[in-house]
Amino acid sequence: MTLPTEYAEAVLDIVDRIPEGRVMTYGMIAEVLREVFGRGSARTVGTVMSRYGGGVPWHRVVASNGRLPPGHEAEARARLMSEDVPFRGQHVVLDETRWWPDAEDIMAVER
DNA sequence: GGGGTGACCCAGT
DNA sequence: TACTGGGCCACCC
Repeated sequence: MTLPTEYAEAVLDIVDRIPEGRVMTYGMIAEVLREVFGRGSARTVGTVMSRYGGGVPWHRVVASNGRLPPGHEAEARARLMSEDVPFRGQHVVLDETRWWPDAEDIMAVER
């Protein structure tokens, strides 16, 4: 599948590397992108996910407070719970599931 | 090339 | 806990 921009492709590349049972926030992804591209913001990552997130494990990307993507709460929650991601009410317990790509992953994204 | 649109974030109230 | 306002910036007309 061909993506419209290199930037969007990098976003999806990172999301695709999130392991089962772990999550990243939009803000964390934006930080990685700033390392790789020197640009990016949480807001933009959300926009990209909204448009092109269909082909990656989008449910492993949540807001900084653990909230799930608007309009997809039910499905995201079901998928995450099947991966044993802990919940506190309707939001993910980030302290126990936060994932950060290692150097190899980041270099692979840069490629 | 200018302006509107968000699956965000954070600090303040 | 819930709601604002300001900042943010790639994408799409």
